[in-house]
Amino acid sequence: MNGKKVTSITSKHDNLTQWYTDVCLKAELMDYAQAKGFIVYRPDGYALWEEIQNYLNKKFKGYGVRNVYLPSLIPMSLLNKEKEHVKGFAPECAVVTKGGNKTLAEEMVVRPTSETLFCDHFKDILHSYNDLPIKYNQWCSVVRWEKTTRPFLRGAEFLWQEGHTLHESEVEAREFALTILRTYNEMGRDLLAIPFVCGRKPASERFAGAKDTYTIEALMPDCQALQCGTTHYLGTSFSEAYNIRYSNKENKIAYPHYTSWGVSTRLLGALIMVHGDDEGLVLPPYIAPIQVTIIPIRPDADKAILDNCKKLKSQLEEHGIRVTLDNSNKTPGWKFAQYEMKGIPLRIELGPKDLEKKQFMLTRRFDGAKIAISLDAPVDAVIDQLQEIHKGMYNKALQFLNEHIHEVHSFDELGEVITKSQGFAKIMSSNDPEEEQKIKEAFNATPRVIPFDQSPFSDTDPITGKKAEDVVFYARAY
RNA sequence: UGAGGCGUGGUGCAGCUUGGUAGCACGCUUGGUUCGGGACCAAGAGGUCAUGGGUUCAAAUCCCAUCGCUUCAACCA
Repeated sequence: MNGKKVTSITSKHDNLTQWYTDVCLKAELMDYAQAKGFIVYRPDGYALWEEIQNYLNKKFKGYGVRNVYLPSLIPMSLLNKEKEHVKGFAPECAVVTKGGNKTLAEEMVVRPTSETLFCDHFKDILHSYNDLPIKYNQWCSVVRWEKTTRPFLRGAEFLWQEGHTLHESEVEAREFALTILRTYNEMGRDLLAIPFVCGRKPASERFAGAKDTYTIEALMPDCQALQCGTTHYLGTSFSEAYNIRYSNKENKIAYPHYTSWGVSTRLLGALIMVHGDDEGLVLPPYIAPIQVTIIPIRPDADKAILDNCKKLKSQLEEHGIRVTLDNSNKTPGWKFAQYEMKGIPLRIELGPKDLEKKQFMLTRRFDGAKIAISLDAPVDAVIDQLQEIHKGMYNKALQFLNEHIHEVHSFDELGEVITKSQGFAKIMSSNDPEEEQKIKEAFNATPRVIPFDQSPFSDTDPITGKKAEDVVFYARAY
């Protein structure tokens, strides 16, 4: 330490917002672009998105979902057909009014979501019940003209996947929307090491035009909730509005049941927030594009040092572990700090002292633990450590979540949880719109989720005095 | 949309009050010495000071306008 740090970041505890921005920039995940609200996804950031894509593509294909790509522009008249939907999205649409230097006869909207385009296509390709179900997904970007933007968490343009499916029955459609939600939840558990609260959205928070919206909600370190993914059962209203019809088994005209679902690069925001620390990014092992970095110490002292590093690298690679070897002439200290900033889960050091003992040093980014490993059997040790770290990170996040869910029995108790940033306030609710409004005005909190795991603890809503319908989680949200 | 902060080599900043034609640190390049927690020496490259207009013999500096970025509050993945 001599005050010549290449980079330095704000403390996470002192100022979460500044810390977050610092990490995004300095871990080289993104950069700001010229246009307001737009960002450059840099290789280390995009690689995280690619890991998410790999994970989900595999799962989706297992469900018979096929990838497609539809245009990025939507004619205004097409968007306007489903009135609830357009009402929800119109305020944040970017609109193209000119083509070349000619004013367009009809304005085009840059897609904020693609239900309308899918509908327009579905009406052409669906004829018979034999064509169902139709399960499509597209990886693309969407544009929403946000006023206030933050890297990954809220941008004018973001990357996502949007799935669109048609089914014969409501039961099948809802089932499928829930299957996808479960898949998102498992991705949190197995890839991102982020625990989610799974459930339904209350009516006021549903997707524009949806009959039901299912959600995965995460809790950030400042105790604000972050909606990380949603799946929607849209009923037949889109089918009817866009005239998607087919002949059923009885040779009658029928409208298919529609689902749509998506996760976005916002997940990267969650990943950074949940796991990061004052040294920078901390990546869970299975999403980390680089899982292990090998740093030779004094490679000039003995040729065997570098040879062993190279051997180690290929041994690990043979077992599918993602490894880099940094033999640049930066000093070890610089490399340590750099790879900590970038969140790489494991660091291997190998120098003269290790060579003597036929070992190498393994350091865990997650908790700083340092272990000496024999050069005779490196692979199992590394695999074990990756697994250990993943478990450790998930459990830590889970513990944080569980410690920040508070059962409340009155308006004031709810307010206390919210205003003191204690997390989710769990209340027995009658789902009354006026009650929601009152809470929102008083505490700036909204009902985030009606969890699937209900376990009611009272029969009445303590605020309205009416019969309680659901356990509802309130929180402030991003 | 409301309130603040900021625009000067790649990055972070100083210079502006009191106008005289741009400087520091880090980074980058080359060579050498180094290497177990952000190394050092030497020599280099790199900026029409966000944009437009105005005042002036002279503007990074003063005046007007515009644009952008960013932070905090209200809405959406």
